[in-house]
Amino acid sequence: MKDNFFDKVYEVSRQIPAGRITSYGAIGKYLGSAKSARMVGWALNKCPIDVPAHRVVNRKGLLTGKMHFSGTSLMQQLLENENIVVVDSKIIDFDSLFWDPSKELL
DNA sequence: CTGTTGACTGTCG
DNA sequence: GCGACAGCCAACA
Repeated sequence: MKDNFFDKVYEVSRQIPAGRITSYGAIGKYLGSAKSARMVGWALNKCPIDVPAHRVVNRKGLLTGKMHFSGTSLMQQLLENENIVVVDSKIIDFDSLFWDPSKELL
């Protein structure tokens, strides 16, 4: 049993409701350390297909991880597919679509 | 084992 | 508002 940061990130990421998004810091904070956002990014760097990493963006609502996807607009396309408005690789109404695991998931 | 890097965030100037 | 520094921990060379 490895309740490490990594596994938590994967679980939370899977529990993100469609049409919603969260930030690395939000997940990191839910895990106990907001500064651990790097670990979240590193965990998603494994990019398991079971984890919708495209729903996880930085605190600015910017798709910083789009570069790690197969293409450059793939991540944006996926978000738009979730009915999320994305312009210039950044999420519109990010504040409204923001999903906080420490509040929503609980 | 040591050092660098990484899909980040918060604080200081 | 923006630039620079620090903190966090794990993986890779």
